[in-house]
Amino acid sequence: MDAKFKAINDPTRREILQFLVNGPQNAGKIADQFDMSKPSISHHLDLLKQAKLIQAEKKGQFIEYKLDKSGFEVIHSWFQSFSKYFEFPKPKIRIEI
Amino acid sequence: MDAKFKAINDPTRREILQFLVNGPQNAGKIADQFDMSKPSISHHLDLLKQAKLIQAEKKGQFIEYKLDKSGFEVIHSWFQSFSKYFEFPKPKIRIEI
DNA sequence: TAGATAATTAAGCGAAAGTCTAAATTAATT
DNA sequence: AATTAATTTAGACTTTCGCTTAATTATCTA
Repeated sequence: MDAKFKAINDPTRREILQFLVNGPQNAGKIADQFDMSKPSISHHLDLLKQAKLIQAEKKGQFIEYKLDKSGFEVIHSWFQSFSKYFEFPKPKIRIEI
Repeated sequence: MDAKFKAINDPTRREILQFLVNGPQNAGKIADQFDMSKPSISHHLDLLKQAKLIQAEKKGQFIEYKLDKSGFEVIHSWFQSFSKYFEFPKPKIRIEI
């Protein structure tokens, strides 16, 4: 739990997560998005991985990263525990007649 | 944005939020829940207030704190931006016939 | 197998965060 | 007006965080 909140606390790590919404990418392509050294990005990726917010898969010379649903669900359920207190905007639904 | 993620990063502050789900409480009552000095709790309350996750209202000698919907909604919408990638458990609905 | 490429690990440093005690502020009580 | 209670502010200490450069591991290619 702590690891997840720690992970999403950093703005660079949040940007990495947003970037991965577009699909999996290898570490180098992720690093290219940021004006920051590769070791720093590597460290951020490690923290995100520990938090189970991303998954790593080695593909030859490259390591591909993608979002990990499991970690997001844990945060989501923490968040839901406040719904007793106030409702959040619901997704809109449409019913066909 | 940063202030909100920072606020929910700390375990004590998350416990404070959970405690306030049961309803508003004054600073002293909140502090009683924790094995920590009152100044420390006061500092945590301040950070939560800056993040607009709680609101403070002075009531005579006491200061009453309660959850602030506005801050939660901002975090919630950040969270929703990942729904492109994967669906989160939807609230169940029931349709009367 | 030598050399280049992808990525991580290691070491070190300055800034930020969390905690405490002590002092100050504000409000109610007598 | 003095006293007590509730809470915050101030200052100091220790730990954690995020960043950099340098070194290391693993893989690919000529």
